[in-house]
Amino acid sequence: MENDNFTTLEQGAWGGLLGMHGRMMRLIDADLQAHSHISHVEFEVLLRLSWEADHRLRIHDLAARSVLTRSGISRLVERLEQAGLVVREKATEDRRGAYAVLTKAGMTHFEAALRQHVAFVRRHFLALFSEAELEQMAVFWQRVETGQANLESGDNTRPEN
Amino acid sequence: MENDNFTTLEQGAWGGLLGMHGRMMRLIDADLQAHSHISHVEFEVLLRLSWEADHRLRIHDLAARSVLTRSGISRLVERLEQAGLVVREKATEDRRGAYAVLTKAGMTHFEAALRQHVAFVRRHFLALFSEAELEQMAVFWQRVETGQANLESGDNTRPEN
DNA sequence: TATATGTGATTGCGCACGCAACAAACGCAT
DNA sequence: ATGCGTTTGTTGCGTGCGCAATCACATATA
Repeated sequence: MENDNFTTLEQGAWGGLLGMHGRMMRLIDADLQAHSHISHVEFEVLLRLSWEADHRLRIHDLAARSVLTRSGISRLVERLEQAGLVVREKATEDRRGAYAVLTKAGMTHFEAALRQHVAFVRRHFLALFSEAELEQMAVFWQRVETGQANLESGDNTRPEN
Repeated sequence: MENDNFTTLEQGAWGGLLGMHGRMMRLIDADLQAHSHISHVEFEVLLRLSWEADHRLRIHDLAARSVLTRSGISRLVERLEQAGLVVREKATEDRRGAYAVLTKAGMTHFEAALRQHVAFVRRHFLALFSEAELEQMAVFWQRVETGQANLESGDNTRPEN
């Protein structure tokens, strides 16, 4: 009755993914903490801010793109503010809102963190794959995001749940 | 100077992986909570126990295979014990140690959770890929685990950090 | 045997986070 | 303008977890 459990193949793909992700996260957190004294989520927030032309983003937008909720982002921004990496600014066009804005010091700190982080991820993950393989991976994740199965993959019970 | 940042390709592969993993985790946690009233880590611990012939495992071994530390596992097992799904038993061969042992009720509860969970992961992830693709994924994660790069993938700076 | 050093599990403390309640402000209808 | 539902950010409370100290026991060395 192996219909009730993962097959070996599924174990390799899904279980392997979970295990690999867990190990990578531990490594990355440790590296980020050691070199830049920030967590992975904090790094990601700085990354999103650096992507903006004016280096500013609403708390709500940060939450929408991150793994955290608004309350989490609110407190995270508070920490970054205490560290001097960002400042809060009230939005003038919508007086409920607040922006998180990268400071000069924050940008400098982030750029160093980014260099180290990119090198780290390349060394421990990206360097292990060819360009074609990376391309294929991107296609995989895209497929999960859209929920669209590949061509003819047999038993596609339609997602209803 | 895109040497300092991820390329579009790397973004697709690595960033896509992170995003996909985050979304899947949220979905799985919600599903597991709704149907079985347990978290994903708790489920994983029950899974490891169910794999053992005698349905028992040392706290230390559970911690080694899970994402949690010993203290985390210790408290998690305490919760599962309060829920009646496992019991603690002191090890006789090493009187420092303690086993977590699946109860009958725990096994029953877990089997139902497993069926639901497997179906859920199949529907939202595994069903989107062909067998060959799942096979390849497994190979990918294996590669990351061993740190061995693929054949000729160019700029392999050796992991020293 | 006596002592030192190491290991397994638990626990006090602190931290990051989600949930839900809240206040402020928005937008829309009347 | 007034009222009402909605949205934004913050905050009190509870929870799950890591770190490090601790206890009980094991193993090694003398």
